[in-house]
Amino acid sequence: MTSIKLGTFQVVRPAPDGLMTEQVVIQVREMIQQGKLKPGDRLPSERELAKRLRISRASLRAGLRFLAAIGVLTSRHGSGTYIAAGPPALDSEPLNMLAALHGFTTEKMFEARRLVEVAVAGLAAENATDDHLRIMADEVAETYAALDNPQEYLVHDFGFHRAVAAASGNPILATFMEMVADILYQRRCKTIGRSRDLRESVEMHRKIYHAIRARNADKARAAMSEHLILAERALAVEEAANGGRARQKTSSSGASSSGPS
Amino acid sequence: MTSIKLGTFQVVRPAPDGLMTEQVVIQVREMIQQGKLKPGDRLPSERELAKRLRISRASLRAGLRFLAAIGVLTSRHGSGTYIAAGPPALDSEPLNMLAALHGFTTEKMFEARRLVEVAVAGLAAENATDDHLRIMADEVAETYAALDNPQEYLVHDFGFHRAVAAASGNPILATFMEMVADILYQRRCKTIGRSRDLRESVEMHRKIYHAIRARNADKARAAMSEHLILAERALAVEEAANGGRARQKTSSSGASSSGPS
DNA sequence: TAGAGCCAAGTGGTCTGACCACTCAAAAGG
DNA sequence: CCTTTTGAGTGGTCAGACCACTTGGCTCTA
Repeated sequence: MTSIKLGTFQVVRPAPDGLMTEQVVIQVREMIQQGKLKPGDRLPSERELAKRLRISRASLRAGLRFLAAIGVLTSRHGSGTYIAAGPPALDSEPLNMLAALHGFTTEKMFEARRLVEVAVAGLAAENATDDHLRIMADEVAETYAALDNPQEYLVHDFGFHRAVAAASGNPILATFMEMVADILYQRRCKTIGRSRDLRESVEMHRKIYHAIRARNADKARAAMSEHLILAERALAVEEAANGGRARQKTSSSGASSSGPS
Repeated sequence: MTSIKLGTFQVVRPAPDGLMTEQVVIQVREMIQQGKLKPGDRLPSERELAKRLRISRASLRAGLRFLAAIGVLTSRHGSGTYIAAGPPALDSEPLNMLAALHGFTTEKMFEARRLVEVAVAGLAAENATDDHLRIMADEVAETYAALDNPQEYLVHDFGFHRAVAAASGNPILATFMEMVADILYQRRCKTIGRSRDLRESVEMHRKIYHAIRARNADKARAAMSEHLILAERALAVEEAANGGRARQKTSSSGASSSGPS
């Protein structure tokens, strides 16, 4: 590996080894690992960066696009390119696409989510801070308040699960859980027409919350497991109710947070 | 959503709603979901596709790059662009980058892997087919044979874990496990200098294999848990032994399967 | 002075058309 | 028949230009 030195974005090596676009990814990653770029930071403009890396703007954009695709960067038209801020998260689009390619069933997705999130709930009971508990309590309250508004209900339903994941203290597990849950919620958004059992679901959230607050990992796991089994059943029932009317499409463009570009 | 119709790659709608690059992603995804593109298939050439989608080749490439980044496509220089074949898999690069950005510790990664893979081992005991069992047995044998070759040892070590994941019957969990495990193996590749306990590790593989073959889920889970705890300890010891000599860098280019572009 | 509206510089997004590097199968050679 | 060569086709890169959008400072007004 011919050594690369960049003093304030200045690259020394004018000899590109492999693909140009790959170089961009490597350089940006190194900048991140060296602490020169932190979440929320703005990168130099494309024309500027292209000059400094001695490559064309097109190739630079190719590299940036790769980084944007995997969620490391977000480009804002007319403003600039920024390192992704906020909590660690992987875009659910890759998993979504994989599901389309290999025909993952909703059942398998729920199985995966259940196994992971049960473990997450256990960790949360052990590691949750007061802040985490407060956020969870807030989400439970908001969910109760949205019992007559399915769409908003779903938002806070998901919010609660994310809060539990965050409380687990393990960002990797939390990230994965959110990935799977996000897809499941996208699907449910289309089927949550006239669903009973909303109240039952949020009361299970309360039960989970109490178990976590009581630091009872076993109880938290059991409650989460029960909750997800019921949730899976609910989704199945709703999909069956909607019958062949609603499309099976997993897609729908603007659903997820960070789009393609 | 202005409806899109494509008869054999022929697009009707000449009015692009949002970003062009996003359109590419949507169109390709729809082709996949409609079964017009299957794993291994080759896409029309870029110049061709660009004409049919009524966009410039540059924009098309941007979209294809996004799909390549998330592992749906692979482009082969001089040959063509293909839908990713083989078993479902997510590139570990996104998680790798996320780790660099948010400073995921090896400990947290192992925790995540352990919780997931223990569940996977349990599922494998319930669902493994004879083929899966055979592959696992083969990997165990190969690992024994490579006891004096650390690098090859690692390959088959990983191979065994992948076989277990495949046997679980849940591709989502398997994919996630491979993602985390891949990063861990990348790190270990650099530290597995002179490590004892290689024999002990592979013998635990055998133990896990026997538990799965005996359809004993509890035993499989327990064995996997024990194995991973020991593996974590081994990695920690090796890293400590190498001290400040070996770089902490998570990078190293050609390690993973599918590179950036 | 405080506010609303305008405007220009800078940014990412797209287009064009050209060239390079590579692959692969068909054609030429042994 | 097998090997070698070659060329058409492919993805990768480049250059320069324009478009669409954001932003912050400016002017003009109340």
